Amino acid sequence: MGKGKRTRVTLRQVAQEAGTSASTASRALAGNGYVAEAIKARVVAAADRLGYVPDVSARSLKGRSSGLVGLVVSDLRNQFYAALAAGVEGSLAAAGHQMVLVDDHGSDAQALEGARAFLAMRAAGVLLAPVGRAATELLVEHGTPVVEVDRRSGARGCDAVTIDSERGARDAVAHLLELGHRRIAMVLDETMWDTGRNRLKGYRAAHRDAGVPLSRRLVLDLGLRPADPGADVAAFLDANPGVTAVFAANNVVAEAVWQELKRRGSAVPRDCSVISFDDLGWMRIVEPGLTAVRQPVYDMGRQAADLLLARIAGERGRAQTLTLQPEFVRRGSTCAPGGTARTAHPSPPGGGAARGVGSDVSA
Amino acid sequence: MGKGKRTRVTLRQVAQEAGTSASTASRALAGNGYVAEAIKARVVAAADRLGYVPDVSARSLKGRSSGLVGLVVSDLRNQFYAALAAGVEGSLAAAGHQMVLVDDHGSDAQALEGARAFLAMRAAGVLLAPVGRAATELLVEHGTPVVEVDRRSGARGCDAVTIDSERGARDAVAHLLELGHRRIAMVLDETMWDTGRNRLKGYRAAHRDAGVPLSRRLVLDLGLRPADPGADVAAFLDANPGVTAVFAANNVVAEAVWQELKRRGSAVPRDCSVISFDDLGWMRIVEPGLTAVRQPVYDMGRQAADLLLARIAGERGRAQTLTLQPEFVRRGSTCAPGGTARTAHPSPPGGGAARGVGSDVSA
DNA sequence: CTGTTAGCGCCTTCAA
DNA sequence: TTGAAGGCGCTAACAG
Repeated sequence: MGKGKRTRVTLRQVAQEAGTSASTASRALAGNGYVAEAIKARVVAAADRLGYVPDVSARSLKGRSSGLVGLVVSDLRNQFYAALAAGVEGSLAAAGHQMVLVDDHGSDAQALEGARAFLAMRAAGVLLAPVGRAATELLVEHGTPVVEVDRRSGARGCDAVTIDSERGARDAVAHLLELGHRRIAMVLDETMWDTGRNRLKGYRAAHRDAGVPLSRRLVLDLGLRPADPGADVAAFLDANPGVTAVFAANNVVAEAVWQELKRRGSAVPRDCSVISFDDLGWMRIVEPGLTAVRQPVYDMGRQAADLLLARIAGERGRAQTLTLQPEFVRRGSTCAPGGTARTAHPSPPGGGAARGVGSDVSA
Repeated sequence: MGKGKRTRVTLRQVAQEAGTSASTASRALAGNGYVAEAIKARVVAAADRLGYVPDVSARSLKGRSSGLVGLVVSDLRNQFYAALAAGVEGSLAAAGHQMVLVDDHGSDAQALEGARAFLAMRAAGVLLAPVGRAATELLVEHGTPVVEVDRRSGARGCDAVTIDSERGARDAVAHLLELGHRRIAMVLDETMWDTGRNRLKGYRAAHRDAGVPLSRRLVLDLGLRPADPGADVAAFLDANPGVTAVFAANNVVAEAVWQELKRRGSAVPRDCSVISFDDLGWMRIVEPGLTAVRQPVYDMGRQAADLLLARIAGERGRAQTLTLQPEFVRRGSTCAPGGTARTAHPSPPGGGAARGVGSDVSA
């Protein structure tokens, strides 16, 4: 530290400064092999004095990989993915790894580009919320450990951590059915990923369980990045005046639904009950609070990273899928149709009843 | 593509497959130097066939730096930082760079650790929301281009992109004063960074401008990561019953204030007006909508990244500070004290009056 | 315990 | 237009 340097300090220079050879200096700094205490101290002091920073490029050129771990998400501005990334980062940082973050904006091509970049940088491993199987397959083929998060692409040879979408959706819709709703709409923005598909499955399963007939008309798929989701929801509600409750498949959809209901002056839950899959901060803040299926997002990130770290550390064995259970949180946005026999408290401070907490492993 | 490979494909292997030398293959793939078209095609085909991926470690060992760019933020779960990161990523990805994201959790030590990691990976440049000057100084000293975002540490030798906190705060508080408020509280969670400090300055300046006396009692500093911000706000409000308006210094504080007001049954804005510095999605969703100082966060990330890219590309010249102007958005959470002469519409769909849009550069 | 030797994969002179 | 040679910074053998 002191004078600004133009040339990076190399190990050789440190060794010279300490009056020893490069290999000894290497051993002293890395802590491998035998080095006399005295020399070691001299080397460390010299490194310190010169502001030495080891070059990971050189290091990973020798060894196997850089310490970098890639993460691909579909929309960093979506709190869901931000929380996921935060969880991943926390776990990786604790293990001394760096996280390279790529936003694929839901595009298969961009995910693949990201994967290629990870390959090029010899990433130690990659976590991704898949948008297709190409990226995963490319990485696996090259021997890079991969853990899929949130969704599964169907590619083989990688671990995964997901949330039980079907169960979460089934519980939510069952709640509405129990309250007496018979015309329950489901709004989603994609069915090409297993998250959307499984939530739809859960919606259907709940109906079957209750012996309530299904109608295709009650399912609205906005598609990813709808131009004007509010308008689509509006048109849908106009076309289906009998709807007394809406199940929104994720936080983005939930926001669109909520805003449209507010815009048209519908009273929630009296005129229409609402449940969101995914529980964000604002859902606790609005009045009434939104009944929601909470996903342990941050934790999912952490656990996925841990799984990956284990693979990086050399753990063998079959690919595992960790399925996390969501938690049903009842707030004020759901009640019996027409507002009769309202059992929900307006907005309980603490949240609501927990259900299905925990997680289980399946091969 | 095809058979899973255990050993990474090297340039030499590609060359061999194409029946040429490594140097020629290098030129063919990199596009440097002269290569016969026929040979070039053969090499490209071979590379493709073998699934060749260049090794950036080797490449950056030769050259100067890896194509990696570091970003340090203080809390990825905070939507503000997530949006910032998204902006940065967008710009970097477009330029073919990868973003390495580090969350320092507001800790100087962790930021420094991140900086060291960036140095070790020979990052092409680094963007950071500084928590101290140590990280910036270390990087600058080693010749790594740095752009500070959102805040400035005071370290020299780096560019910066910030938002005019003082002006944003002054405008907001002036609005409250114009409405007739005289006991306006300001709640913040830090004054060690220039964001908090400057917002406080703006708060004071507005009072001075209006000739309204200031009282230290009206400023509540919760401190970063308060154990129970709600309780602190509650105690503060109890101790200052005369307060008719609250100016919250950022989205975290705004949420705490909002929740506490709701908890105690205060009617906003009749009993208490509220303004937030930083405009998040939920502030548009709640009833009434929150009057807010909107920051062009995503854009700040983009612009900061662009500035850094220019430096990486070799742009010389003095360090620049780009100051972005916030936009005052009036919604329903502000009115005259006591709810008299209420001029605000309950919750205008589009937002409110814009003010101070644009940006300017200063050396 | 320490120094010498030999590359990791790539790119960049330099000759041919 | 192409190939051979050398070296980026580091570390893992191998002597000494």
